[in-house]
Amino acid sequence: MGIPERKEREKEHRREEILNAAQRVFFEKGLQTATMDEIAEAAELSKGTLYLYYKSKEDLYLGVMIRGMDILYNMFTEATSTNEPTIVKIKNLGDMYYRYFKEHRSFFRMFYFFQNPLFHTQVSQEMMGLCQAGNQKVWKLVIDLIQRGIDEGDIRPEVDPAECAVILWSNSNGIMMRMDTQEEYFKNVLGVDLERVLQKSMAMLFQSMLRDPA
Amino acid sequence: MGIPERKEREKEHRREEILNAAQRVFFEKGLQTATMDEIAEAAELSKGTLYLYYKSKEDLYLGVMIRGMDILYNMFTEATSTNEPTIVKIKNLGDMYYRYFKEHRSFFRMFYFFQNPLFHTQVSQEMMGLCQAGNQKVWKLVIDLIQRGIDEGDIRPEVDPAECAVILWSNSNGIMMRMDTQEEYFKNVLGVDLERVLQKSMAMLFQSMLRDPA
DNA sequence: GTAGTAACTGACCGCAAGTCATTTAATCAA
DNA sequence: TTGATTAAATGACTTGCGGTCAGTTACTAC
Repeated sequence: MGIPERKEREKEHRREEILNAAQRVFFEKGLQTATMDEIAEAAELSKGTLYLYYKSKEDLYLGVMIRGMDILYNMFTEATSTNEPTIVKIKNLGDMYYRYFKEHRSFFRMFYFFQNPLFHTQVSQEMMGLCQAGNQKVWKLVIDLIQRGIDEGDIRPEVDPAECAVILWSNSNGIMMRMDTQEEYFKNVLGVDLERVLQKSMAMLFQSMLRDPA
Repeated sequence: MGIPERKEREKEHRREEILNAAQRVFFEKGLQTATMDEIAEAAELSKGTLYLYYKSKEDLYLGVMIRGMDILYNMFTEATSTNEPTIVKIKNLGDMYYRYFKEHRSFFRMFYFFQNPLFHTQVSQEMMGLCQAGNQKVWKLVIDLIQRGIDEGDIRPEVDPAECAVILWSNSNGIMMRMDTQEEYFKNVLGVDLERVLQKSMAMLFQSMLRDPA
């Protein structure tokens, strides 16, 4: 009985094709400006068909965003599978997030919307669950690594690894969001180079977490 | 000839009344969900009239947001007009921003949208200019205070005041945004109390900036 | 009282999200 | 092979909202 299996595969394939089309359109136009008709045309399907696979435009958007989360997770995994000391790996994570910001800007921007409280109301429970799962995987990776840094004695033992992860992430994310939207403004009006700010602030935070100043 | 002056006052008054109505509706519904018809009804005017005073829904939104900036600026001014030492005032600014977050949550949320890069394209040049002016006033206040802290010798002289301001702001803003949307999630899944995280991270950053550990 | 002007109105337009009756294609049973 | 059944896909249609503008009302000046 290979037919139901084949059908299942084809359905999955179509879901992916729709996501490919959506990704192209969303990257070019953003959530607000992109239209379902455009995505349908890019997918060479009718608009109605899109709704057989995704409940709403926002769900489709989250589907693309989850791809972005997976890419980030894979980059983080790569950054931490070297033979370097744990403390260096933690530093690598920070650098890798910045690389993600530079190389996958469109995905990075999608994370904005996830932070908008009103966005959440327009999204299905299922997609929301998938997002949180993807999110959690990344957090766990970072927190576990910091815990290891504590166990190995490089990081001060009174540091809470989850709190530490949140601090590092909030700081770098906050600065990168500014880079994305207002880099020129900060340069011209305040005379601030945000890339330097990112480096400095991360160094300051690392400093406070390390046992020995290095 | 008091008639043109009176007309001008009435026009200004109407602008304010429209803003009052828009504020009520935007606070309740958010930018996306609120409709111009709702705002018109709240203002007891027809929809067309709104467009005689504001160019678009987004412009009206920014008009409300500027009120929020003014409130923040006044709170910051208040926090820095005490007789305490400069270094304490800087700390007060951080506390005041958190108070703003707690007491003026709806205004705080409006700042989100300003960070959305695609939002900017839908907004008139005039409003944008007003926003940047309001924004700049706040930055100037913070940066000047940090400069004073350097001059008085409490803050390490190699610190760049503008960079320092950006770091403090990015960090606290990033954490408060998380508080706003995902406080429960962080508590339950990661076991992290974001209020503690805010306090700790600010303490860490202050520490790195001070000449003497205090 | 009337001409002229500024303020205001709401029916209307265009566009886009989402729906659903209908059509098309694939599978199966006889 | 063919007719019945089910699944997949379609696109015309509904609904709702941002924005417009021809027409109305209210006020001012002469």
